[in-house]
Order: sequence, then C-alpha cells, then structure tokens
Amino acid sequence: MARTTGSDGERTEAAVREAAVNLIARYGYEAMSMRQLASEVGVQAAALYRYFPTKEDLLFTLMREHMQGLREAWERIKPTGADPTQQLAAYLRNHIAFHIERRHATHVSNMELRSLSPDRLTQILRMRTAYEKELRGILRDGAEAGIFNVEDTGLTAMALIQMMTGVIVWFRPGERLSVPEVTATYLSMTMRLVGAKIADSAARPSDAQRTLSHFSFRA
Amino acid sequence: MARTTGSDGERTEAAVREAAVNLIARYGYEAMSMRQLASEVGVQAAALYRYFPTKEDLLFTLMREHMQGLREAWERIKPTGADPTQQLAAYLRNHIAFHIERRHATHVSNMELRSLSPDRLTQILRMRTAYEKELRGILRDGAEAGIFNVEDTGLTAMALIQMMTGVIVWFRPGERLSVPEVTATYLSMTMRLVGAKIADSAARPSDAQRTLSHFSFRA
DNA sequence: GAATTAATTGAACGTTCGTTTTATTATCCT
DNA sequence: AGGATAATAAAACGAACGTTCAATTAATTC
Repeated sequence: MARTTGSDGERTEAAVREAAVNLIARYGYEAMSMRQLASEVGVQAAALYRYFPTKEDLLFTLMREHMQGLREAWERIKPTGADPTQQLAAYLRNHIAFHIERRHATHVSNMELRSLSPDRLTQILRMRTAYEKELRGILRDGAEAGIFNVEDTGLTAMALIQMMTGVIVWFRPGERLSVPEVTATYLSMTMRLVGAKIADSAARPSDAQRTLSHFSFRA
Repeated sequence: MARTTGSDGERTEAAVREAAVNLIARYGYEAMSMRQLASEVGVQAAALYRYFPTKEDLLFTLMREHMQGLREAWERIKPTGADPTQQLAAYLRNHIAFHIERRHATHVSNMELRSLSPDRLTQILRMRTAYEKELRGILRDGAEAGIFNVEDTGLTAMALIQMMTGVIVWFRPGERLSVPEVTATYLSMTMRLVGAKIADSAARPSDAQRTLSHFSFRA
C-alpha cells in the first residue's frame, strides 16, 4: 500500500505535533519511539520523516514554537506605560494562563532541554533568557521607584518564575481551584513577595506607605 | 579475565551509585546506557547486575534514599515547640541546604519519576507528600495563630516548595552568590510571601502589627 | 595450601531503536 | 484523460539497548 485516501500533509503534520507533545510530556523524549508516535497518529514510522528530518528536529520545533508563542503572548498583552505593579500583575497573569493552557508543551520545553544539540540548546535558552529579562526589568523599575522591596532583582525573578511555572506540576483543571482563583492567589503571594506598596497617588501625602500584604487582587 | 586485583563490592557499589546520579542528572535516565555507566565506573556492564538487578531498581534505589535523606535531615533539624516563623525558617534552611548539597540527586528525583513502575512511583510520591505535609502544617499553625497571612495553605506550600527547589536550576557554587546569601534572600522573600508579622511580645501593645516586609534574616 | 566464596570479564541473546530506500497509490493540474 | 506530484506503506539497515550466562581470577576461610 502507499498513499491512503483522504491523506493530507498539513493535517498529518499537525497531528504529529500534537501527538508528539503529549507523548513526550507523558513518557519523555528518549522513551517515546518514532513507531509509537506514528502509531498514535495512525501512520507508519517512515511517514514521519516527510515532516521532520530527525527525531531531534521534531523536538526542537516543538520547543522553539512554544517559546516563540510565550514571547508573542507577552508582547501582545504587555501594558506600556503602566506602573511596575500593573506590569508585574500582567506578566504573572500571562505566564500562568499560558502555561496552564499548554501544560504539556511547557513540560517538554522545561524537561527535555538536555536532548538538544549544543547550538539548539543555546537557541532555546536565549529565548528563555530574553523572556525572563522582561521580568527582571519590571522588578528593577519597581525597586528603583521605591514601589518594590527586593534584595536581588535577578534572584527574585528566578524565584518568581519557578513559583509561577510550578503551577503546572500540581494544577489539574476541574479540581478544587479554578484558573482565576489560582491566579488571584499567586498574584497576592507575588505582590507580598516583592514587597509591593500601594502607589498612594492622592491622599495621605507623607504617611508611611502601606504594603499590599493584606490586599487581594482580581485575576 | 575475571575478578580484578583490589576489587571490592562495597566500593564498587558506591561508585556505581555516584556515577549513576551524575549521569542520569546530566543525560537523563533513558539516555544513560548501562554500558556508559559501567564505563564511567571502570567496569564491564555485566558487573552492574551484581548490585542492582535491573536498571529501574538502580533508579528507584537512588530516589528512595534521596527522599529518605531529606526526611531524616528535616527530622533532625526540626525545632520542637518553636513558633511558626522559626519553624518555617528552619524548614527553608534545611530544604535549600539539602538540595544545593545534592543538586544532582534532586534533579533525578524530580525529573525521572515517569520512569518508575506505578507502585514504585506511588512509594516515592508518598514520601514526597509526607515531607510537604510538614510545610503545610507549619503554614496552617501560623495562619491559625494570626502570625501568617495565607489565602490557601496547600497552594502556598506548593508555591514555596517550587520556589525553594528551583534554586538548584540556576544556582552554581562559587559564582556571584554564596549559599548563605541565597538562603538569606529566600528567607526574606518567603517571610514576605506568607505575610509573616513580628511576634511583638513586648512593647506597642495594641498597635497594628508590622509585617516583616523590610526585615532581613540571617541565614 | 586447598576449598570456598566474592568479584568480574567477555561473549552472546533477542529486541528495539532511528533512519533509509523503494515501490505504490491518491490527488492535483492542465 | 493523463502526467506530475504529494503522501504513504512495507521492508530492511546497522547499531545500540538491557540483560543473561558461563568462565575465570582474586580474596578469604579453615
């Protein structure tokens, strides 16, 4: 046999990507075989090589597009001219929403870095660093404006990203908490962690600024 | 050839464990071959099966002993009768110190869970849950005593653990920050995150309790 | 110093891996 | 309708995998 009735390159490629993300997230890149992937798609293993020249090319493509998607989502949402508190809130909201929506892809991008060749690893890490740099910028702005209280901008950024990304480890949709509830709680924790103060634009001109410790945020 | 001069079962087994932790942490469990491991130890692959009946037994042994070590370290350090703030500080100090000291073993225990058989996975997860439960207990005590301000005990515990464990992702000994410096900063961030208040035992009897937002901790 | 036990080698087994090659069929274009 | 092209199947490749087995030598025991 050869070409099957109704076969379509675009649809097959999309099916391969989706199946690959799920299989790699569940079993790991090394543990997933090309035959297993092909079987999931309903195709022979040789057919996969029409779309991805090697197994590693497939992995790299998935990772690169995930990281690009993350960057683009942030660029679209990023509030320009907002104060650091609002920027931080937007960053967190985008990060959590994006990662919960694409749990499996995030798992792949975070866990399978070691299966990339050195130069491809560098490419992915560069994208990740650029994304993290945005957060460091927000924290630095807030610290310099006296709105945040952070000892170490870089260290705080890493701590926050680990904390936010960690959501995908335990969060399961449809369980105890909804996405907005989780986001709201993480927002409160984040604002306390960075020692965010109320902007205090009007009223009480010289009183000691109060921290946001006991304020809640809408997700 | 056969038995080599100076060969010793105990030393070989220890060498196998150490090499396995390093190789699995670097390349992943699936990607590490038994021949590669044997070569690292300076032995033939068949010799490994004298100490571990299967590759998965080796992985499980490494994980189980790592989790046991973590539990035991905490049981030894755990301050009895201390207030929640001190307990939380002790938990964090132990967690960070243990994980930085055994970065590779932690990587293995966190990343290779999917390579375990179902019942062994359950065993490891049970140990992890028991350890995390200690933190939830501390947070609950602090919340009930009005010392902490946490919206959701379970969620806060997960966020803190992700944040603390995340240190091993970026921390490299001998770089910009020392372990005590990192620990001190994480302690401050943690105390702010949980909205810890000063105990206020004497003085200023009914004034609004101040948060620890701007206090620093010694590591 | 012989018998026993501990530690390891070297070769082999069957399986599975990623990948390539070739042939075959469906679809599209003119 | 028929030639070009796209999409797949089927079979095969060599290499590598985890594991087993028998043989062999070092250390220990009596």
